[in-house]
Amino acid sequence: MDIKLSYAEFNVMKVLWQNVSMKALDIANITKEQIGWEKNTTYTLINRLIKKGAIKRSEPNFICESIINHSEVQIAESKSFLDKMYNGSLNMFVKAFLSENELSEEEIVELKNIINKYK
Amino acid sequence: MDIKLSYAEFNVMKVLWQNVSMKALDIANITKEQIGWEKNTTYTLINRLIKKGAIKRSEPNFICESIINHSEVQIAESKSFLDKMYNGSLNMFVKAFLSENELSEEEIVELKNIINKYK
DNA sequence: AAGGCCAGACTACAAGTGTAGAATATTTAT
DNA sequence: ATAAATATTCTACACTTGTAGTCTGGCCTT
Repeated sequence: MDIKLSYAEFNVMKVLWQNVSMKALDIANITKEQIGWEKNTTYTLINRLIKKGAIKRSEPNFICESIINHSEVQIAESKSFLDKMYNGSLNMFVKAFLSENELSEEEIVELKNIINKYK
Repeated sequence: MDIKLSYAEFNVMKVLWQNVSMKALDIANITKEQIGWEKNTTYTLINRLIKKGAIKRSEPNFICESIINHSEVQIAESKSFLDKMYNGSLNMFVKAFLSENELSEEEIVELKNIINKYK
């Protein structure tokens, strides 16, 4: 995952990741409703994403399809986030996060379960 | 923590966070060695950080002191990272991360200990 | 067929970023 | 005190990002 997505571009991808493919116009309508963007803003972003190789366009009707994988992006971003902020250490991050944010009891239980799968 | 740090600015802050205060020139020498920046690059960044209110300058000798707290920045960045990538859910993040990255046995133990402090 | 409406293309533009050269001020060595 | 060296300031510049406005070519309506 060598592609860098800006914040605004990311928002477009998020919409697209909910579906297999979408018409540009439909994406624009959703972002307009959810974020308040003018349609042209979305079109601009979509075109930048096409140029970056994150979206593949097909005709007719300006069909957009993501050609980068959501979970791959998540993993890559996670890795660089941890590197940048916590020297790559998941544990440091979890520790710091928990000391500042209160999880619900269910969440704690769930978290324990997640981790207990590993040993 | 309303200040936004760019990636390059962040690198400067990282150096500064290792010390209580440093001369601009010393920061420049470290970034030159560690990142390969020309000294002027560092000076530019330092000045932008001063303008942003992240660094306080005092005289003589261009002494820099961070006026934003490292862990506050970490917390804020963590929050927005989780929001952006995992809908704000620590658990989703940890789950995804562990499924892709292998922690050592000690790290797993440590992680369990961290979490067992909460219930 | 002529006019209106709208999807999409083209253009714009200020702010922020990465990166540093050129110019100047200041300190140090002779 | 001068010159050499070096610390700081000033200026630059292309690229990215957020955010749209304006223009145009077709389809839709009458």
